[in-house]
Amino acid sequence: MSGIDTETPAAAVGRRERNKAEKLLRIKEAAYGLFAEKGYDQATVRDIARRAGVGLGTIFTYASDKRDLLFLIFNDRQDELRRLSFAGIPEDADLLEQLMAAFAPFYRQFAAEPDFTRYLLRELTFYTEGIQAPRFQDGRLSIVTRMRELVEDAVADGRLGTAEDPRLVAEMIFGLYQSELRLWLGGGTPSVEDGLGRLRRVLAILIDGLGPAGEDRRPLTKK
Amino acid sequence: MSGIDTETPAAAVGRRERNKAEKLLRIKEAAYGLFAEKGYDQATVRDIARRAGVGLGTIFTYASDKRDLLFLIFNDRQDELRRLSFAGIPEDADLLEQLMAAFAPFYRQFAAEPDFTRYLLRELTFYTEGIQAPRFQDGRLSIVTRMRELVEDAVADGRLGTAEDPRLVAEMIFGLYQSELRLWLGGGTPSVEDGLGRLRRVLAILIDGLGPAGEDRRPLTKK
DNA sequence: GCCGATAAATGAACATGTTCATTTGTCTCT
DNA sequence: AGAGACAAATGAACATGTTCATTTATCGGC
Repeated sequence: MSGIDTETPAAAVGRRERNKAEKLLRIKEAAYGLFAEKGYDQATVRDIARRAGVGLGTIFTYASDKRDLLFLIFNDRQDELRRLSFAGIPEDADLLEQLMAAFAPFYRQFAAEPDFTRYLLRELTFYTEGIQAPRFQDGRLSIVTRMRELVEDAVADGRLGTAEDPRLVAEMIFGLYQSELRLWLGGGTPSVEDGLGRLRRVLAILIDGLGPAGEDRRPLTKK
Repeated sequence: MSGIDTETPAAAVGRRERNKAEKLLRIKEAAYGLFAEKGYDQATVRDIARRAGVGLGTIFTYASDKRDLLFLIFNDRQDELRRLSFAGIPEDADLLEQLMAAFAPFYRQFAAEPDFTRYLLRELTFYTEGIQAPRFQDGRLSIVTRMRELVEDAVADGRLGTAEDPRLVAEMIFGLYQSELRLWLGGGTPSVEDGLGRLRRVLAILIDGLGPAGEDRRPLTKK
């Protein structure tokens, strides 16, 4: 064939790049489909390669291992999800309302595919290697950073009175969120309403504290 | 051989039971040794079987899968560790001091074998099947229950003024502990002092709360 | 002490993640 | 257009967790 291919914008980039992009897309779609249909453990890499129409070894030029396929898929929607989350945070509300607005989109997304999320959380613990690892670190980091900013802002304009390290507080918030997520997904079919209800109570307790008895709420603890 | 074996107390039980107990012990020792030497992923089940002096298939009559070996080992020391932890909780101290006393033995133990603990935490997430699973559920449950009792006692004798569900508070404490553990073990070589220091700050914040600005510490949140 | 029944042990066979030497395709320079 | 250089694709080969039909050991009853 000597046909000139200038009709698509994608033709601007070389054939090599385009092929790579197409293959990556096919692999991601095949992997997501099979993970959803059969579960992470049941879906074999050979299945995924066959459905994607590539050789077995090709998979491992796009993902460092099977686990990485999970992250490859998740990163795409996680970017979008983070954008949605951050965009939904109200400017002038209580910290609690801001946090709830930030976490709600995650709960909604996770409730739609609980199995997938369970695999993800399982494989995510102590994951530090692989092609996708840096983006993941970035993801977690950017959420914790956003939480820290919310705390800092709340302290700055007087809605919150803590003198604690905002970074530490942000990590507590994220830790409680993750812990709640695990409990929520640990049971049967998780309901968004129940999950967010519990998260709200937990975050409210964090903000209010447990406090000493009686009317005089002096800090119990020494600095 | 027609020798009569009545010298050991163990001879009271049948040969079958004794053989099983001995093999289980050998398997646990071999598995622990190899996990410690080569790491969980590197140690193969064949290695373990060889060192324990049993056939490959035999391993799987004592553990439902490789992961179960990890729990088999951990359960033994976890029982002892829980006893140590609970025994060390001072009767009449602040809740914070009680919690710190309860968690300290765990940190000390985990710092002694960080790799092993990392594997454990990694494999533990959403683990609901296998021979050892029920004991694990019991373990987590009994720790959370003890935390709940501590909270209830503190409220009952006026050291703490919260009206929140003690069970929920106990789960928050445990969640923060787990989150801290993950951060602590996530870095390089974890120091007990640093880990416990951060945990203390985190639990202090939980007890004090973040609170509104100024002197009047009224709850920000509605019930 | 012998015998059927039952539990335990075993390793060959299998399934599947991963590696890597080889092949195939694309690009660049002339 | 052709050649050489480089990147990408590939599947056979390997490593290792797991299953299971077969073999071996132990038990209770006679």
